[in-house]
Amino acid sequence: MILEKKKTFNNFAASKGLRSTRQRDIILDYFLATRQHVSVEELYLKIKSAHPGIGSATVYRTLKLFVEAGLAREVLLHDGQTRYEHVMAGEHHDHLVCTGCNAIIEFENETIEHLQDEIAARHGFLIRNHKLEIYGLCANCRG
Amino acid sequence: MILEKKKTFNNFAASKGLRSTRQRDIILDYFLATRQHVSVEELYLKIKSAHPGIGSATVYRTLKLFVEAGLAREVLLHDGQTRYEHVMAGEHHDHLVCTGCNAIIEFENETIEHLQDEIAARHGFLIRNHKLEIYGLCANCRG
DNA sequence: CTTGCTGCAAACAGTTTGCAGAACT
DNA sequence: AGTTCTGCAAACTGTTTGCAGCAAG
Repeated sequence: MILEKKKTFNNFAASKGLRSTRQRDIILDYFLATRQHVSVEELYLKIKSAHPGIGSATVYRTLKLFVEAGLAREVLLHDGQTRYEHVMAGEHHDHLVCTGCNAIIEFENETIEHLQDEIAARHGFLIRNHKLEIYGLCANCRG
Repeated sequence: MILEKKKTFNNFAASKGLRSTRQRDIILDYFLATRQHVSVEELYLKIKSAHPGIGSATVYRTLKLFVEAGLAREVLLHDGQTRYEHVMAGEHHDHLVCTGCNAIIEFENETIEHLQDEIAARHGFLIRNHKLEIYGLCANCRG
C-alpha cells in the first residue's frame, strides 16, 4: 500500500513531466510513515533531523504536489497551521477535535455523507470535497 | 434583536469590568449591520471609510471580545482570512462554499446535527461546537 | 546541455503585541 | 486619579517567491 502510493506519485510526476528527485523521495517516505494530520513544520523537523540539508520551502512545495497527485489532503484545524492527511481511496472521514488535549478522533458516517449529497443536489451544487469537524472535550478531558 | 445583542454585549462587558468605548460601539454596530462571514479586513475597511481614526488592531481585539461575549463565532474558510459570523440563539447552520465565485450558501439540517450527537456520545465526547463545510461549484459556476 | 528543482533569504499576509497617550469611570 | 483602551508601528508566524547554483533527463 505504501508502494502503491509511491507508484501513484511517480505516475503523476511522469504525466506532468516532473522530475524524480532525492528530496521528493525522502519527503514522500516521511509523509507516508507519518500518522494522520502532520503539519508542515512537524514533517520538516522530522526530516531535517535525518537530512539536515533539506529546506522547509521544499517541504511546502512538495506537499502541494502530493495534494495535486491525490495522495494528501489539506486539513485546516484551529491551530493556525496547515496540516495534511492521507487520502485513502474511496474513504472519507471526519474529525472529533479535543480542545483539551488536541487529540483527534476520526469517524466515518455514511448517512451524513448522503445527507450532504442531498443538500447539495437541492442547491444545484456540485460537491468537490467537504469537511466536518466537531470541537469539544474528549472522554479524558471532560473532567 | 439588534438591541438584544447590544444588551448582551453590555452585560458581558459589565460582568468583566470592561469599559464601554466609542470604538466598541461603532464596531458592534458595523458587525451587526453586516452580512454573514465578514473578514476582519472587510469590516475594518468599511468602518474606516466612515471613521478614519480607527485602527485595525482594535477591530481584531474587539471581534475577539464578541466571540467571548457569545455574539460572534470564528469561521475558517479556505481563503487565509479569519471570518466572523453571527451567533443566533439555538440556531446552527453550515456552509456550501463555491470555489468558483466564493459564494457561500447556508443550510441547516437537523438530522446531521443528531447524527453528530450520536457519534460524539459513542466516543464519550462532549461537543462544544462544530462546523461542516462543503466545497464545490454552485449552480452558476458548474459550466 | 537544458530545464526543472533546491536551499537560502527575503518578501508576504494576516494577526498580535508593546507602548505612550487618550478616554472611560 | 486610576486604569483600561486605542492607534501606531514593530514584531511575529506561517507560507510563498526570486534567484543562483545544483542535479536529473
